[in-house]
Amino acid sequence: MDSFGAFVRDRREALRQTDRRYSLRQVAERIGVEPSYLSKVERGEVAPPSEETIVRLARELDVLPDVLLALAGKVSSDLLDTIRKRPLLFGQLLRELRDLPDHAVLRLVREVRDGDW
Amino acid sequence: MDSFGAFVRDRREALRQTDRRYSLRQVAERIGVEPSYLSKVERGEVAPPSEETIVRLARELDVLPDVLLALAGKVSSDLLDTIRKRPLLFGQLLRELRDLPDHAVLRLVREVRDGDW
DNA sequence: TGTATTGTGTACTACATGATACACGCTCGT
DNA sequence: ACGAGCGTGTATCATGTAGTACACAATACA
Repeated sequence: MDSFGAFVRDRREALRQTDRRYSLRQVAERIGVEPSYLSKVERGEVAPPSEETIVRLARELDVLPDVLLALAGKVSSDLLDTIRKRPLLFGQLLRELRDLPDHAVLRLVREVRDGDW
Repeated sequence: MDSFGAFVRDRREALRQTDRRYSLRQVAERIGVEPSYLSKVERGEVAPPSEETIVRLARELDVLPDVLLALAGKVSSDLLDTIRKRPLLFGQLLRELRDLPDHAVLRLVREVRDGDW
């Protein structure tokens, strides 16, 4: 269940092939955490870090923050804010969409994006 | 900013008009918290309770859990689960809908509910 | 009038989260 | 060969969350 740590380690080591600045220690320093902590995170010995730390890590490893947040099982705080502003409305919507297949939801996304809403 | 506590107190005292079993102490006992704690919650001296306690309180006061959860500024865990299952998809959707007016989102909800999705 | 019940103040607590601090032994490059 | 840099183990901590425990004064009521 620790896809997060494994993903981070893989990605970091991939970058390291061509750039020796991607050692665990140096990455830890650049994102502002202790090396021992990042070590534990990568091995899944501890839970994924906070949202802020995950975002800094994502930037450092040049991956989409959303991807890393998803692997960590976190819902990003801007989405939470979006829901909190209109909880009943978005609650209703999400429960309606919960059981629909991806393609149906995607169709909706495109419709909204392209349409004259 | 404590609409939660105020709402709970108002609702409880309304029920109490016709049923003396809605004293703070008795409600506290039925939902399984200390009276002093419920007192602090109602007066906004402390933050709203956990989701579980909020739901028990909602049942006791016969209001929709979603309403109380919304007043507490909490996003209910079943919605979080829904997003967590397909984070990129729902993330994209919510960001698309974030700035649309209520009626547009509602139209979407109805379209999905009534349509042949 | 007294006792049963009520709401509240003060003090404390258990547990989770998100880390830090530092020592240790290994390994890689010069 | 040896020192710089590496990853990791152990111990510890600060803050937040979600409450409990209990005494107390006011009130209601029979």
